[in-house]
Amino acid sequence: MDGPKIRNMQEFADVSGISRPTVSKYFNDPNSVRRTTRARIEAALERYDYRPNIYAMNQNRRLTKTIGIVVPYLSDPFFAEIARNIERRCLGKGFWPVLFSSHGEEKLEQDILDSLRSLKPAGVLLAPLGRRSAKREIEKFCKEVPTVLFDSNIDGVGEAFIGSDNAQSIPLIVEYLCRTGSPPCFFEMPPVNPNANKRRNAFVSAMQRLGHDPQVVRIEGKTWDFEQIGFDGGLDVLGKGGFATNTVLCSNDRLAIGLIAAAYELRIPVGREDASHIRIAGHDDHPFSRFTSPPLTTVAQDYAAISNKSVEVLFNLIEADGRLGQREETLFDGRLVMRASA
Amino acid sequence: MDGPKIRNMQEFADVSGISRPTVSKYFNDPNSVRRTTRARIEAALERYDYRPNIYAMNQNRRLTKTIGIVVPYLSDPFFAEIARNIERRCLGKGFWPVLFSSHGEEKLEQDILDSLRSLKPAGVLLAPLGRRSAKREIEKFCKEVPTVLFDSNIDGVGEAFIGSDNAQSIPLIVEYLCRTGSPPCFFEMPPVNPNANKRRNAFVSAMQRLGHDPQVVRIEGKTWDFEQIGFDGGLDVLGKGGFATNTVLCSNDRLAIGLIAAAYELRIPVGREDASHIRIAGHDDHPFSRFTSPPLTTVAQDYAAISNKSVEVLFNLIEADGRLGQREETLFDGRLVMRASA
DNA sequence: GAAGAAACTTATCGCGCGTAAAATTTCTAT
DNA sequence: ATAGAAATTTTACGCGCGATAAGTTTCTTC
Repeated sequence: MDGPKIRNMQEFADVSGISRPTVSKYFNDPNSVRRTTRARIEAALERYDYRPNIYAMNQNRRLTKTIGIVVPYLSDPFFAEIARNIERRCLGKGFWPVLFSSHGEEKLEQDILDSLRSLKPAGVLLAPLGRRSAKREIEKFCKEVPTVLFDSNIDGVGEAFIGSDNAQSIPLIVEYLCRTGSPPCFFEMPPVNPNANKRRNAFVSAMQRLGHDPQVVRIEGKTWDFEQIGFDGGLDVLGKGGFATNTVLCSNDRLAIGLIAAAYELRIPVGREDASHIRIAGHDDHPFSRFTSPPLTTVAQDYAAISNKSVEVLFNLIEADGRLGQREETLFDGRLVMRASA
Repeated sequence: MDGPKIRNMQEFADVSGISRPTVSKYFNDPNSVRRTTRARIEAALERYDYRPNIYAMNQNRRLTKTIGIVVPYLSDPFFAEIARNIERRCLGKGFWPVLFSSHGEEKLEQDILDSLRSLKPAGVLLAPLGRRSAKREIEKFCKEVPTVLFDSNIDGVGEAFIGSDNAQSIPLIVEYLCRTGSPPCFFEMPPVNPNANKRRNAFVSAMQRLGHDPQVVRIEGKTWDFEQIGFDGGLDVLGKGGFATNTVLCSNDRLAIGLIAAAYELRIPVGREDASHIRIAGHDDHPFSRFTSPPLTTVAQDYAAISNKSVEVLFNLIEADGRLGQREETLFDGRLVMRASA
């Protein structure tokens, strides 16, 4: 770290004794040059701290080394954790992850896609908000930029989808609940994304298969403040005579967290220990669900598997020049997490 | 949206009937051109969807329109919410916010600062991890890039700091707790940032001022999994005879959430309603703290004020060419939030 | 040690835009 | 109407790098 400041790649090439095109090659892939020249370049790098101008690089490269990550709602630690995983893997492969959150707003999602077009990313990992209205725009985007969907599927859109298998996870917890007590009813809000619908349908068919009458309780709510919606809806339902049975399966953990808070407010005990208590279960194994009172029984989504596989498929896609042979869907199984709430 | 595709600014200038330098001026600031020419450009923009190449723009501009946002731990909804606020304000001013999370790791924080150097941002909003070891590096960074610190202060570093006034908020809740029941003891973990220390010191002096003996209980924990640390530590302390008094003030809400879960596990009732119960209070008004059982009494940090002021100061800094006259510290008051836990 | 392959150097172009200076047009105020 | 200010156009250059082609050096292989 001494000597005069290096202003551009030519100057750095001069002080390292290597020609500029070779230095350029090195920065695009250190293994593409001979070992001895690589050593000379890296020796120079230790004396002069030069870094190529990323804007000049990206202007001329066909493809940048940027990976766009779009999640629907970053204040939900579930997505924050997945984003963290994905970021780490991208960095490990020498790419630049750039994280965006739609914050539950379709307009923002649209703006993000527009921004991403300008960024000319090598690929995009997109967990869409999932309302149907945006389908056409997202489809158009996916045709321009190599994109892998995760968490929330849109049929036929994007080159691949990675998520959880609601058709496996919901029957899993339904059967558990039926075996350990009264059959559950299903507590849901209007679907902000397709998973919610799939979960309800999976609930209905699982209950029918087990010979029970599927009861669905839907509450109001249009935002992504799921805890608040679960709380308000819970106060309402529990105040008006409660659920059909003493077991409630919520369409996700955040709703369940709100429902538990509502039950507490109304002095209705929650848990599996006493038959007079109401049992509450969720879905996702949200980072906070082990700290509710009582801790929440739920089905864990395999965070790590979903994020790993998403990145893996995206990089296959990038290496295949942006087009896979056919659309690939990968669904991971949920894992039953038995805690005290149900 | 018709006509041939526009490939660059020259082509767009041609079809809009304006010279390229003027078009360039328009994109840098639409108000810098005459209203009539602005109208002509925007008319052309509706027919041909052209957008300037951001890489070419940023390569030549002295300053980009990028704003870096760095938070220590994005899986904490507290920071996710602040980031959301900041992003929105930056977008409103025509800048590009780019969000980074250190994920609690100093090495990652360092890498992020290096990346930010390459991005040549107009300014950076940085909530540092706060361990002393990184001080020198951050100080160096702040001298190169206009930076405003928030949430966690580092004395003398950066052009400004915006955060909460622990010296106001802690006495506030201490006095409330003393007036409504037995004086609190303080539940803390080893400080991952300066706020933790400030809060403990504020607790000690507030208690002394009120004529009580300040009891501090410190538990182990080096990560950012505060809930888990609070839970494990809570099990340990409560299992070994409990706290000195029946009132516990936690150094932050996430720790309190873990402690409440530990109390539940041990069948120790929590709340203010019965003198035999343990009272638990937190600090921050974390997004989830209203959904604990019982809901958490705490001191709210003014999210909105902190993020608004941070952005405001940063833009002042940018307009002042990166240097303010002197370092500016803004501390916002906390607001007592009385819920059922204490 | 010779021949061929692989890696490097030299020279040159292009990318899409910012920026500056000078010449020209358009606006504003009296 | 006219002078002066303000905005725009013209012209020209520069930014830092990717990419390519042709010539040169270095390595590999037998």
